Amino acid sequence: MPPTLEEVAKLADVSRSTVSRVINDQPNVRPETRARVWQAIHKSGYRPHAVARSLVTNRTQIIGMLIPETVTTLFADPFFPLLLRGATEACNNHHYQLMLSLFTSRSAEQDMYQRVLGNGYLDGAIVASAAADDPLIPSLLHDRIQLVSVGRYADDRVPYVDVDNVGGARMAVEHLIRLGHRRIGIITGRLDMTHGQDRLSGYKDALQAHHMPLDEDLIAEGDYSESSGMTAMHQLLDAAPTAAFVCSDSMAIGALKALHEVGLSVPQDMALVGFDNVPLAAAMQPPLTTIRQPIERLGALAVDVLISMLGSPPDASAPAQKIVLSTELVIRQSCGALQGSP
Amino acid sequence: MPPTLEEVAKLADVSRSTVSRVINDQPNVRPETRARVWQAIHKSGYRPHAVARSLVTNRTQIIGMLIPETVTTLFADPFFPLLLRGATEACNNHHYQLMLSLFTSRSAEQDMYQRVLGNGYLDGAIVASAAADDPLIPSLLHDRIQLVSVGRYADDRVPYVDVDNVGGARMAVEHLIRLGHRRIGIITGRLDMTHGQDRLSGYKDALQAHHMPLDEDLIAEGDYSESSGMTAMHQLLDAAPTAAFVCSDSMAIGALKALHEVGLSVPQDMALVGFDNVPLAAAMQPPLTTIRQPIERLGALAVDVLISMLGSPPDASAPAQKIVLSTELVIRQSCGALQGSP
DNA sequence: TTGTAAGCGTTATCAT
DNA sequence: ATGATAACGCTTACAA
Repeated sequence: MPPTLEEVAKLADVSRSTVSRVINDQPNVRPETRARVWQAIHKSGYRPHAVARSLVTNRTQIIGMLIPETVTTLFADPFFPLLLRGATEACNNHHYQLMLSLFTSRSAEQDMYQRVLGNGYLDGAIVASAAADDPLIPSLLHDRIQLVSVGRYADDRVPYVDVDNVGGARMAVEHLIRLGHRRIGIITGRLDMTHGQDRLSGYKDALQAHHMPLDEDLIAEGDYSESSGMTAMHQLLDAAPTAAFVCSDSMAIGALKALHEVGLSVPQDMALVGFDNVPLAAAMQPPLTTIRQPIERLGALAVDVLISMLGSPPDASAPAQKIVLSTELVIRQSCGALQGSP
Repeated sequence: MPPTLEEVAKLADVSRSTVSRVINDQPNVRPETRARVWQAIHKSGYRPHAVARSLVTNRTQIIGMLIPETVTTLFADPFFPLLLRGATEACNNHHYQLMLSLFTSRSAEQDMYQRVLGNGYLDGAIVASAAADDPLIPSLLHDRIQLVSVGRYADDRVPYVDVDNVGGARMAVEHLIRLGHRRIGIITGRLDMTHGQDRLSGYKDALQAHHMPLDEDLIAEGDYSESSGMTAMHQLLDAAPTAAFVCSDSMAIGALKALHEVGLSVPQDMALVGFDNVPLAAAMQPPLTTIRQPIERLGALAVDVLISMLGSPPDASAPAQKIVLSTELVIRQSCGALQGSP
């Protein structure tokens, strides 16, 4: 049995309250007493019991990372690992803990929700990559659980952190335009997720800004998976583009395979730009031009924002915080800009 | 304020105890009463307060996943994501939660330890990939915290789950031997980690089993990183091997680059076998022959073992459980076995 | 400055 | 079968 406050108190010959004050660095304790108490604490090896403390303070110092993992592919690329890394790092800094919840099905999600949300174990939650029709965020909102979404979320009450998908996509497409392309296709991501929608918007923005027509035949829908990239590229070929912006690197790999199949080469016959900058992108043949996102910072930021919210009253009618991090174009060989380079 | 037991009791016109019995599915409640209580529970939207419950049961249903992440590269490959996936999945099944702790430095580790271990928030812990000299496991042992190590651990009191690194390595090397190679080099992993040691053992075992001499010049030490693979391959070339077993796919990529640098081609001039089967392995040129490990199952198993331990008294003098999962050889082009294939 | 005592929301023991 | 009541280990008025 680990020592309790009571025992430390006895050891230092003071009351529980005094020990509590010392442990919590509160004022109004005579330095001499304080010293004596610290001695007793060390001697006994006392560690405050977090659960007991939580019961009275109504705070656990734990935040949940909720990941509705409907898309399995999302875990194959390094998005979540990096997000988790950033988030845990930030948690460490704030002396919070991170509770990880993945659910592969709606029923598992319900299950989880019942078990960990609204039962007092979490001070708040971060929701990563929820589809627009996922009931998770509405539920959290309804139960008044503090949350931050990773990825733009349409409901105005929901604070979020996101990367600039629109800007990134636009950058990618404008790069292709700059290289002289006039028929530029797009293989979109999942259009039921905001990042999928936003990247498509960026594509349209770029075309519009350069007074280029929007041809629906140049738009093929994918779901981020390699195989969907392959299918979409085959579809796109009918519209004879000279370049394509592919909304994820995984899909770009699929697209590349599709091109190989029909004997087209990159970037000569078709220029390609991806999105994500996964490690594989640099190792491909040809290396993939793509958009880099600051995912680790995104995870850390989500935690920072959430914790800052926990500090102030939840019902502040101030608008929800929205933070967007900028992305970066990484130029490699697949777009044809560096054809001379190795 | 969410409703408490007391309020539900009032609503159902029974005592707290009865409601508690109903919520916990205990016997000795008249069916009629039970029904009435359930009604009150639903009507009030009552959810048991996990923290209060934990205070008295002394169990949180939370287990910690502790990852001393000294090697940053470990997070770039999909080892941890898959491990986490398996672990969370198992947690879901057992109605446990997973608390994730990564620490990038010893001091962060200490910090974390003070904050989350031995303060009652964790029922047990899973330690992933601790270096042999990491103080984490000894500390846990000292504090009598139930733990399972992911990866073999020398101390006999520590239960672990692991993949068969020795067997996998042996399989890899024997495959090369079978293909006719007689001078086979090895690029090892970190030799301060058991998986690094074990893969080296497997290499030696294979040579011995085939009565082949052990040449120290054919052993180059790496640290799993791509760059170390490159360096190690350059070093190995002095000993003129015709094949090499590389203890991680990342290093195999580095090794491949090194070979390209000096104008050697794979598998013609040098056969290569990796370890891990990361997604990149299949996409390389040539595709990498490698050893597949069941990482997701490993994570799930760690949770299963830990939770089974939590059920029975901790001081059982029974030997610690040790489970080793077998690995699998994935044959692709880099070893030369499939030179005819595309 | 320090101590006393009343909770926090459960479970568990013991009567009834 | 059900209800009082005492823990669990802590924080926090309020008193002294």
